[in-house]
Amino acid sequence: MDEVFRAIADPTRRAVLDELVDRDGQSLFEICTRLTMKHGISSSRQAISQHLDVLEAAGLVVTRRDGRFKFHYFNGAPLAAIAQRWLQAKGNNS
Amino acid sequence: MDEVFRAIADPTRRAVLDELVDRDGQSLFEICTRLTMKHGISSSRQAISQHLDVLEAAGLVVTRRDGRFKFHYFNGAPLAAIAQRWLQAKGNNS
DNA sequence: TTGACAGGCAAGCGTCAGCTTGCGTATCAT
DNA sequence: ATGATACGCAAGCTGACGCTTGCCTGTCAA
Repeated sequence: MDEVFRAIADPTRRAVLDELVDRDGQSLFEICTRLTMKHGISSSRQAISQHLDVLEAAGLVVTRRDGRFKFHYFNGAPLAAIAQRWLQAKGNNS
Repeated sequence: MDEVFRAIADPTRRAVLDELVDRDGQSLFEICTRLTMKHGISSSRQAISQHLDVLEAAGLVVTRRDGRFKFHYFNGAPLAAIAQRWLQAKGNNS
């Protein structure tokens, strides 16, 4: 759970999650391309790869290998309990 | 919004939020005392003060001065939109 | 088989976050 | 007034993070 908070702390990793939500099952190069196009992020391939490792370690991204390609899938399950941690006990804060 | 993610990335700041949810309106020394007691965190007063500054800059903590004391109040409003960013509608990026 | 493609591993570097330390300021009790 | 209390400000240090660089492995097409 600690890794989830650290994973979403980085704006580049949040953009990766945005991209996977918009189009699930992308490969590393696809993510790199679309990050530069749509989000204006000009990081190297290795940088994005390391970000994906962090996201995968946090359980926010699940991967599947197929030949040379490694497809990345979004998993929002760890995010469900984040906001609920402080918002559930005290009722609904607007 | 970027500061909110960074604020909750630190485990000590998350413990501060837990403490304020459990008992709202504490002063700095109260927070320091209860952090060491209940959460086993042995940070100095200045360290906690700097954490509170980060939380206040993120809008997660609202303060009120009364004489020598500065009372800290929890505000969960910025947290509401965090998990919803990836779990709800697609295309709502900030 | 050869070369291009997709991705991984590991060392090194610059920067920033978190913490400490020391001193300063404002408020309150005695 | 004087000391104690509650907190703020700012410089310095250290470790971690994000990124680059270089080289390597594995896969597929021609």
